[in-house]
Amino acid sequence: MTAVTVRLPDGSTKEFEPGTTALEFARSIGPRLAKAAVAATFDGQPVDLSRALPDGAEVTVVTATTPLGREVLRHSTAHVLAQAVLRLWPGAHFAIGPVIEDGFYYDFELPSGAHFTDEDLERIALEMRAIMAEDQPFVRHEHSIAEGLELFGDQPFKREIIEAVGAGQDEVDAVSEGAGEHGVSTYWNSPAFTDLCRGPHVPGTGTLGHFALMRVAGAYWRGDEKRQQLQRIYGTAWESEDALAEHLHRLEEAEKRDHRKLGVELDLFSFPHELGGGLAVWHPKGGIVRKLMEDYSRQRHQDGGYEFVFTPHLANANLFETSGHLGFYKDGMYPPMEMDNGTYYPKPMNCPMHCLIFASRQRSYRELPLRLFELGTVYRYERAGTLHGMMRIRGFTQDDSHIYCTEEQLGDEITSLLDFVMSVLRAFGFSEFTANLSTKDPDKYVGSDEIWDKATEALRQALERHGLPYEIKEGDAAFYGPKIDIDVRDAIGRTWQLSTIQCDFNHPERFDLEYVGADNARHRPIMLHRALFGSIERFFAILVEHFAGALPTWLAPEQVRVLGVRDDHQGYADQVAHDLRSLGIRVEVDPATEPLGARIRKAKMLKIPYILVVGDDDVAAGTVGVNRRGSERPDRGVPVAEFTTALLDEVAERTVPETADDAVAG
RNA sequence: GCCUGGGUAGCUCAGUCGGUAGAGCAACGCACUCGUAAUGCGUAGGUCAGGAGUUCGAUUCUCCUCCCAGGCUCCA
Repeated sequence: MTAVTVRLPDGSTKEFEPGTTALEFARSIGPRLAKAAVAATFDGQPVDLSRALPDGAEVTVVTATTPLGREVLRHSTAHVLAQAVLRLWPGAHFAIGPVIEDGFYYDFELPSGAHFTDEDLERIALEMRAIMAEDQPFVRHEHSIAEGLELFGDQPFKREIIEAVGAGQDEVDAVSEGAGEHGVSTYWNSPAFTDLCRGPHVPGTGTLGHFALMRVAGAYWRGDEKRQQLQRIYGTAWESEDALAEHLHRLEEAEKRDHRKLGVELDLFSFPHELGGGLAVWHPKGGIVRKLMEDYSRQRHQDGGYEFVFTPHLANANLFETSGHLGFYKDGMYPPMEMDNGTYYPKPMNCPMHCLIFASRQRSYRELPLRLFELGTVYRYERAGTLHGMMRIRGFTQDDSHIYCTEEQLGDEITSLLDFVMSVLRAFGFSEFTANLSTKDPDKYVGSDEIWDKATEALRQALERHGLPYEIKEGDAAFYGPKIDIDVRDAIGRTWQLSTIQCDFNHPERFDLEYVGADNARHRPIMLHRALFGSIERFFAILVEHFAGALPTWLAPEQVRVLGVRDDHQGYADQVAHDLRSLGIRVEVDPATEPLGARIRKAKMLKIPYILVVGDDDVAAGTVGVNRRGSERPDRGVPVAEFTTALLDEVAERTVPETADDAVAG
């Protein structure tokens, strides 16, 4: 037989005897590479290390520290999890076990409807370690579909996956699970355990070990609420004990930023039981932040040519019949109230009422675009299990704007809207944005194809002009028009969907909105929905988490705290505070009833941007000691005027602090 | 809504194999008067989420309800 020739990533070629495996290939490059290898790729396709090199392919070795390598580790660990569960619960059925961000899960159905408990996790982890100690090989086999069905005769979920392919259904899941049109692939670990899988896997279970089982959860089979609920176990796995520890540490850090925790610690808001689920009260410290957010928002809207409107919290059912909300979203609305002259609902959206304002008199093209803005509080019945602090709540306030414009104005209006939205988000400290453009669902839409195309193109151009990276989500638009959603990236890399700009061809129709054009004829306006923060509550929560509670000075509930070193500095401390307060600074004085160190600590824990310490030297010289949030050491002897000027400047500029952990940890 | 785990002082938690509870921090009072992340002593604070049942007796066991956490589903 002739030798096989493969290409290396650096472009060079190498010859091997036929049948040489990827692992032997790695060894030929270096023993350390071979040791670190968990899989390989042939022409970009991930494969097991035991695969023979194909002639002419480009071959790379996948190590555990790469994203693909971690996927292999996690996927292999998921198999061991399944094996352990099947050992501990004979007769259990196993479903799917994919890799997810930072980990994996596996879904099971336990015999006689049993459920996993938290204690079970420990037993399962122990069993997994035993399997890893046995260093079982992952041996790949290929079967026909019929053989696959036979092999998994007592595993209904595996059979369903295979049958889905056999029936010619387009099943992305099935492919990643190892079932394809040409047959199925399996991995055999031991006589007692074979799993359906595409692979690749590490050579043996002994390669694994740096994992943790995180939690148990219920999950619907195929993600379908109407189908049976399976028992899911989430886990994470890494290439080393250090990497695992780091991951767990990152989770802890994220927990410290949790707005619900910080909401209590910083006295921002609460969810009193007496109020009911999903309903919040804002405490004074959260309240001032909200007021500042709203003040800024109102100012920007005023500057941006918006007009302010106000609408009630309730409306007659007829209004929501007209708008279509009762038809489409009744389940998400609060139940109705019967009153003497009709049925009333708490409003789930502001748009119907804004349409009434538009329709209140005859409109001229000269008035367009008409931009209506309201901080409108809405109520939505969110299902109990979906509530999440301020992020997902039943009563919340939208910074809601509806813009009525002509078809010709659509392009410019969308572009300026996008400018406006991003500029406001930047002021709150976000700098990384991505967008999604959702296009027509061909099976469900209203309006002409022509207007859809035109609007979609206007949205796309606005994104292009802005240089905003975006993805197109085909068919993801609501039935009434295409939309842009804007995601921001926060300080620890999470993305949040915030703003949305939606075209609406339906509401103007339903409310029979018209304007008189320059041609003296009546025309239908186009309506744009635009939420910027989305929900004030949710945006506030995201801000708190983004800054880990250390809000920028302009937003901080308490901007400055003045501490006298001794009692007899109280007069001077009061004077400094009084002067700052008269300039609009939010400042408090903490009297010397406790040692200075204790009072510093208290102020630091509240993440107050500036702590001013004043003692004998300061009284004599008219200075303050400035202890700035995030700085290593205090700055002694700063003239009051100097501090004040810099502070006022920082507030006026809305300077955003560094959000890295080390900057806000203090 | 579904699955798992929870609910004990304002917060974080311990405890009660069934005999109505405890710590640290916070709060309040007194003393201390201090130069950059915890001064000392004392006081007060609980329908042990709510309701029903079993029991001589329930915070503890059982059931129901509410709420919270993590998921699933949903999110105009």
